Amino acid sequence: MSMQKPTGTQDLLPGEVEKWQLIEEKARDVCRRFHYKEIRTPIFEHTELFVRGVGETTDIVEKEMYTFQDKGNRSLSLRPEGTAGVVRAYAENKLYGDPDISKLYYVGPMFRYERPQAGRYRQFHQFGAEVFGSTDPGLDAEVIALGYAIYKEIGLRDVTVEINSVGTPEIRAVYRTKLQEYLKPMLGELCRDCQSRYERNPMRVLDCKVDQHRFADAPSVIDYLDDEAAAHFTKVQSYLTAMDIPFRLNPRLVRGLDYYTHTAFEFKAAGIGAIDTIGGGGRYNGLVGEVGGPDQPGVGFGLGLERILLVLAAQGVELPAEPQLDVYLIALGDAAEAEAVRLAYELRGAGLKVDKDYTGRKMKAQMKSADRFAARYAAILGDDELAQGVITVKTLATGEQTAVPLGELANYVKANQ
RNA sequence: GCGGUCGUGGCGAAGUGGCUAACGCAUCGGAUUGUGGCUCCGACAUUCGGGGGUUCAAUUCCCCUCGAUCGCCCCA
Repeated sequence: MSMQKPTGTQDLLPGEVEKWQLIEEKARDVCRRFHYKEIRTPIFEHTELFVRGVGETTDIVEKEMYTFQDKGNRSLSLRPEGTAGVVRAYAENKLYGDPDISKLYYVGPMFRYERPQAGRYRQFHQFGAEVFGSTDPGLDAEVIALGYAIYKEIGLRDVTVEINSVGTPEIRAVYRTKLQEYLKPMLGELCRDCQSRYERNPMRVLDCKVDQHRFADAPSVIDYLDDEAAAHFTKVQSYLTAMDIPFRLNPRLVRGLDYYTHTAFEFKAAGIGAIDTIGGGGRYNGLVGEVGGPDQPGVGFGLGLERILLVLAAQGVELPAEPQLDVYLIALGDAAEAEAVRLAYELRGAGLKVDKDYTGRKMKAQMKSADRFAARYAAILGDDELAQGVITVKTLATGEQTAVPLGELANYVKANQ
């Protein structure tokens, strides 16, 4: 094997890429209805943006970034997630000057250096949305509803929403201390991962697959929320209920990015091996300020496109197949070939899906191609037809055949849709 | 970063320390002078991811390497 794609990347070939187009189309359509506008930001940014935005101690920044020096000795990184870049663009372009709040969406590749497995790649794709300029809990709910609506529009079944409130940084600091106090006595008995998580991110210990059963009486962040945070969280839930979006409270839900405040949520679905998260997000009221912008609140999510595709496949959801060819031109002889090249162009100009043979094979082989392409018509052009100014049109489904004047072919095909 | 499994033609998939590496699908050619889908006949891997080693002899055994895949950590 001479050249291979880098580990964790994929070639999306014809046949597969149509599914991506469809998913993106549907997601865009839902965003349009929710009045979100697309934003496109660079695929690489200054490394510092992610360090400050995503969090210095997160796994993403500590060990998963594709970081490189450019020729001007700047440290740049391929974006490992979408929010930081959008936040930067929002601040840099002073979108906060807009009298209305900014409702944005994006789609594109993200990069993380990790060992690939089912549903996880080094280059993967996210569809995300971010809203800036309001702390209204109605927006938290709208953003969750948007993600949920996208999954539904695409045809995913059994998507569940899990939500939690991680409060404010101050609340989290208090909670973190309480949690460590709670865990300390049993620290020696916990698994090795949990022992390291105890210092790094004690909230994650509660999520441990090995020791989870021990923490039934662990303190919950929700109990430490102040009145304002609690009220916010309550409202988010009541809005979701009003919209009839099924959600589950998960007081142990922790996200891997540092910037979340108040609402954190994940979309889950089965069917990707050991992984069940297909999207996640939350509110990030301090992030815009963190990357140098004004103190503007935000809330958003990211959906994993690969994971959507995987769950769709697991659920046996069939996406519409590629439409067939209208006409496949079969030319016999040099004169016919010349006319067929011209005719194909003419028919395409008339809006028809047309192709012809370019391998110079015999008629039988060309007919086989027409059949493989599921063409509605095979149009045969040889010396006889050329002499009479007609073309033999065969309806492949029925085998019927008729001579049509060359200039009438486009109309004939259109009239018999 | 760590661990399991795997790597044979365009695809799927047998196989054995030793003569010409099954089979299925696809493809191409023929039966059919200019007509597809069905049928029949024929063709299609000097080679078994790459490198090294053991051996008289390796696709088959060993080592390394690259890749795929699944899992851990973490996450989309």
